Amino acid sequence: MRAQRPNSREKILAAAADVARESGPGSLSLEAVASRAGVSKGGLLYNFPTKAKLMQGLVEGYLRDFEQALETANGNDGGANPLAVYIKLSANDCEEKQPSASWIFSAIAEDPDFMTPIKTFKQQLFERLKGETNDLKSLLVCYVAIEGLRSMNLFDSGVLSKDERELLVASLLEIAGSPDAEQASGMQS
Amino acid sequence: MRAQRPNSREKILAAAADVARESGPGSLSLEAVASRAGVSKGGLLYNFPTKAKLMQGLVEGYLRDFEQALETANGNDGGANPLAVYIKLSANDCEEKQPSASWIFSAIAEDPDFMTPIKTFKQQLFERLKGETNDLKSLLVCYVAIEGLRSMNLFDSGVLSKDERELLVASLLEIAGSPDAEQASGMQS
DNA sequence: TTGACAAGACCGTCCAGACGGTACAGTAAA
DNA sequence: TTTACTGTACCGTCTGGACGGTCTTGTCAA
Repeated sequence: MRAQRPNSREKILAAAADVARESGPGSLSLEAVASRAGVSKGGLLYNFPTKAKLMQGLVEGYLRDFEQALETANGNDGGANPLAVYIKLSANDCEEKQPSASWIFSAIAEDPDFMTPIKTFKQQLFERLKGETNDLKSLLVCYVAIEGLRSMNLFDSGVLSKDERELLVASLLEIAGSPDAEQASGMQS
Repeated sequence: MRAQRPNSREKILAAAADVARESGPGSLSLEAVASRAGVSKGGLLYNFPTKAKLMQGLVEGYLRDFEQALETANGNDGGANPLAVYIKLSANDCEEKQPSASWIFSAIAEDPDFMTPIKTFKQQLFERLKGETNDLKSLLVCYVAIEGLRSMNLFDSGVLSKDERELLVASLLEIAGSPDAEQASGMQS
């Protein structure tokens, strides 16, 4: 890969996310993104030759960031319960006021296939958690609950108060950590 | 032949849902819906004067059906645990192969405000469940988990196998069904 | 019973505008 | 000179929506 100015790419990606969040997922036009990023339409098309590539960039950046955050969180927590780490990380993500990934709706509207990388990522994550958690029931409940929390954040549904969210996370951590002794290295698949 | 006066509306609504599911949420055009419903574009515009009205019809129908299903389910179950009833009902919904409400993405793309009726509905539902459930922790976990299940169904993510789904639902019912057990320790076997 | 007529339900066509994308000439820095 | 853009002009396609016309049904006077 050539050494390019990463500045524009990132700015464009951020601008796209902003536009999607503020103007609605259906109003994500190239012109809007370009103007928001402080870049001409030609410049945008220079970085992302097509709208699909823009979306792909959004997805890849999201996945990259997520994976990285998860890795460092796991590293910081030593060999502790990976499910608990995932719960905490996700809860933190959902604590943000702005739905961080509402551009996803734009991507889906553009082409549902943009979801496949995210789907496989989640699948792998779930499989990994299955290998690292000894109680399937707890894992299922926690994983799906986190998925629910993420979805509620994405849809910006304000059903849960802050207290309730905290109580929920505490309960989930309890569920994740309660079965017998938490052992980090159980069976691997 | 009788003029299928109210019939057309339903047919159009169903066609819209089908088109959204099959052609992708971004390809929900009036022409596609009309042809799918076996109706001309003019006929469609007669029933729904604008695309926004179509979406509104979709939302209202969805909410109406949901409410009705919940009511009858609650009626059939006597005065039993409403949370358990909600869990069962939602699990059944998610058992369907086709994401029943993928038109939601179309609606969001069109205008995010279409979500507000759904949001307030969910809010009311949650408040009602809060009033009818004595253990807030169990309610939180179950409600969010169901939300997660719904979201996974909506995004058509095939992470959970059928067995896992069933195990999950059983676990949730277990959590929901301990009416007097305070301090959510109901997860252990 | 019949014929006229109004209203409702639906069809087919047309159009302005927006959008994604292309082409290309210019430019400033490294 | 090359790289990395900017800016403008433009094209083809698609879409929502308007509009006028058509067919069907119900009503009612004669």
